[in-house]
Amino acid sequence: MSATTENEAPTERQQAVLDAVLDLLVEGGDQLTMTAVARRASCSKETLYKWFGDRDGLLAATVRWQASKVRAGNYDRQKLDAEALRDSLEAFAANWLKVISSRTSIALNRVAVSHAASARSNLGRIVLDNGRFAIGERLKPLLEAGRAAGLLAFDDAEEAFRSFFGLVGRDVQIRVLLGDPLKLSTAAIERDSKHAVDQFFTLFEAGGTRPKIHSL
Amino acid sequence: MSATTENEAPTERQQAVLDAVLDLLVEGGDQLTMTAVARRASCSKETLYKWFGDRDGLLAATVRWQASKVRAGNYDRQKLDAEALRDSLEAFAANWLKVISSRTSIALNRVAVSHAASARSNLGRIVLDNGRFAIGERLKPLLEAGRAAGLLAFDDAEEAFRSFFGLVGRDVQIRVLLGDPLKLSTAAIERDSKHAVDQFFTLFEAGGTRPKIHSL
DNA sequence: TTTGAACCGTACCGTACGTTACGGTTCGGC
DNA sequence: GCCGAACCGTAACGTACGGTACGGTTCAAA
Repeated sequence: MSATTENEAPTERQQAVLDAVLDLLVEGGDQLTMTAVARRASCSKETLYKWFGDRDGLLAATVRWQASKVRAGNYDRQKLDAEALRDSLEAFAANWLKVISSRTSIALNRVAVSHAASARSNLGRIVLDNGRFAIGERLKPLLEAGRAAGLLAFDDAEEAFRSFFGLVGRDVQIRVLLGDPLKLSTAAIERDSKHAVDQFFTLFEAGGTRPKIHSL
Repeated sequence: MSATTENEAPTERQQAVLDAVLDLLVEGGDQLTMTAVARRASCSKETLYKWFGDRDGLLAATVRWQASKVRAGNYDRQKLDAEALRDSLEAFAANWLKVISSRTSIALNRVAVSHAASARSNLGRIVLDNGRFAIGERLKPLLEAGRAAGLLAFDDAEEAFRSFFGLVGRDVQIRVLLGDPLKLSTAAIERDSKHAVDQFFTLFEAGGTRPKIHSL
């Protein structure tokens, strides 16, 4: 038995299995049966149970595997001027929008939400820790650096981040989770990210000389 | 057969059945079996199928029933000064936060998200239409009245509403859907609503003389 | 009083799926 | 070459649940 505890990294063969799970999940959440996974990954069900314990263990390993693929670099740079801060925030926003609107993320969030309804597994917490809270922990140091550099003004980095989160995500995540055929092109993500960062600066820029921005 | 088409209102007996569904749903999403509903509502399964067609029909009727209970009044008033606009926006925000953090709404959104994964029913669309889009259609007239009264400045009411939606909801909905034990007291909802409306005015107030607000 | 529609409770059926068991194959170590 | 571990493919098991059938009861209309 391996890959069931959250610390062990899956072997290459196990990664192939987890990618098969992701494929099936994207193709339709209800197609994810153990038999289908075994067939798609060309492995036996016995092996699945040996490696992952049970169905929930397989799902948890899949979530962690996807999270490890999506983790982007930390945007810590030496000189932080207004331009660099804006670029980093826009990069954060664009990356986040790209992730939450991807078919893989939608499928994983759906199964995690489903499991959260019956508290028999901790999939929801895993997704939260690798999504919402992970990006929070990566973004807050940047916000605090911006404050230290005299570019931003706020009392609580957590609250500032939550505002940023809301300005960027808006209604996107709930809409895609509920099946709204919302398509976010790369250009739209770029534009929405800039817009959100503009709004964020309007709310939190230190000094307050920047004119307000209303339209796209 | 009745209550299956979206226009017929459920009879009193049927409402009792739908309330039983809501109860079971809140107690744990996986407990919602047709047998459990029949037992809880003291009715026969045959009646359930006669009234609602199948399991999905029962769920759809439940969503519509809950939506009909939650619909609040429209905030259209004659004289719209800055104070009235602010009050109305805060009332909208507080009501929305209260709804999305309620156990009933969480449970219903979870089953709708689950169903959206396998496109065999339109629960997701029903929830979107009665939630996200319903509040949008109710709020946009208020925003446009505010603009007509010279209190707000924006190009697109839909975009302004989406910003409002993000500032109010932030990370609340995804967190509760994923099982985060986030508790929103009435006082917290009140405070967060005021804060969100403050931020909204900072972004969209016409004229722009208001000082920016950073802290809680 | 009769009758029939509506409904309750329960037994029943078919199926899907998680889980286990097992025979056969591959392959690295001795 | 031999052994055992790991693994594949498939069959089998148990159960949960959606959906149906049916006998018994209530009750209102004729």
